[in-house]
Amino acid sequence: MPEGHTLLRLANELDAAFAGGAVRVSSPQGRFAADAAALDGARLIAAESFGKHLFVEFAGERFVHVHLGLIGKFDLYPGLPPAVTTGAVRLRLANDATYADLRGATQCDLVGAQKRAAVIAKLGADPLKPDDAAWERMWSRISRSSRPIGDLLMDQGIAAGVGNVYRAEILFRHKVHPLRPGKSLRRSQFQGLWADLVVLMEYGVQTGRIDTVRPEHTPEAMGRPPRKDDHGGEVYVYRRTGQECLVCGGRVRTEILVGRNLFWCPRCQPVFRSRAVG
DNA sequence: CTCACATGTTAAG
DNA sequence: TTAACCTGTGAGC
Repeated sequence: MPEGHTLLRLANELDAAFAGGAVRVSSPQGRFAADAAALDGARLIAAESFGKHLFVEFAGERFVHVHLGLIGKFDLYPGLPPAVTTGAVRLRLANDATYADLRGATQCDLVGAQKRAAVIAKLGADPLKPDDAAWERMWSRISRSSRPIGDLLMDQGIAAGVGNVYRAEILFRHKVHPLRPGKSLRRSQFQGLWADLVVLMEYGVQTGRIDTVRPEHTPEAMGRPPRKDDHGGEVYVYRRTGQECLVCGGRVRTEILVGRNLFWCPRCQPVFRSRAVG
């Protein structure tokens, strides 16, 4: 689940459920037990996300820094926590109306304002936090880099919050081959791509899903059988290796780049062409 | 039941 | 470049 939209959505949910009141903090699994005890009963000030990082602020400039990694989850449930906890719950927040369980996160640390600021300072432009200066810094790096655009988009120091699904889908929607060097893109083209990414991710915040297929390209509209997505949303190429492209009918390809799977349609996303064609 | 794999990142070699 | 980590799920035997 965890790309930037998931974390902003999560921050919003935690904020709505807990901000402004005292919160019971515990660590049923034990790995966060000492810090949880120190925070137990403190007032929760706010929850905020930056890229894929989440900071839950408690009174006294204390922040719980959470990174979900690949498999982490932080789910909210109505009511009181169950008497018997199933699974490994690293961190649990609770009040009388709601509880939230954190499992499988790669990071769950109690930090101060300085550490928080240091983490945020390392992040690139965030599609969910519009900032012209940050955008220019990002473009400056991309437009001068020989690295593949697929690699650059996943570099959190350049573009924060973009993950493998949005990477694959935004490149498809803009007919850009993932292995094209950053410097081969034109400014206007990347501006269009980014603006579209902002829209897609804001939509993801609202829905909690990643849907990227335009109405005119849905399987129904194209007269194709419906396809099952095992990750909740309707997408063009992500994890569709070997399947027919919804737009041109070509076969979706995959290849590993910097340890992550790329997905693209070789017909819609040729290497040597910089302009989208419908 | 066991195994591979996953929307991620870091550290070691 | 590879392994390691955290957990859950789905495929295959």
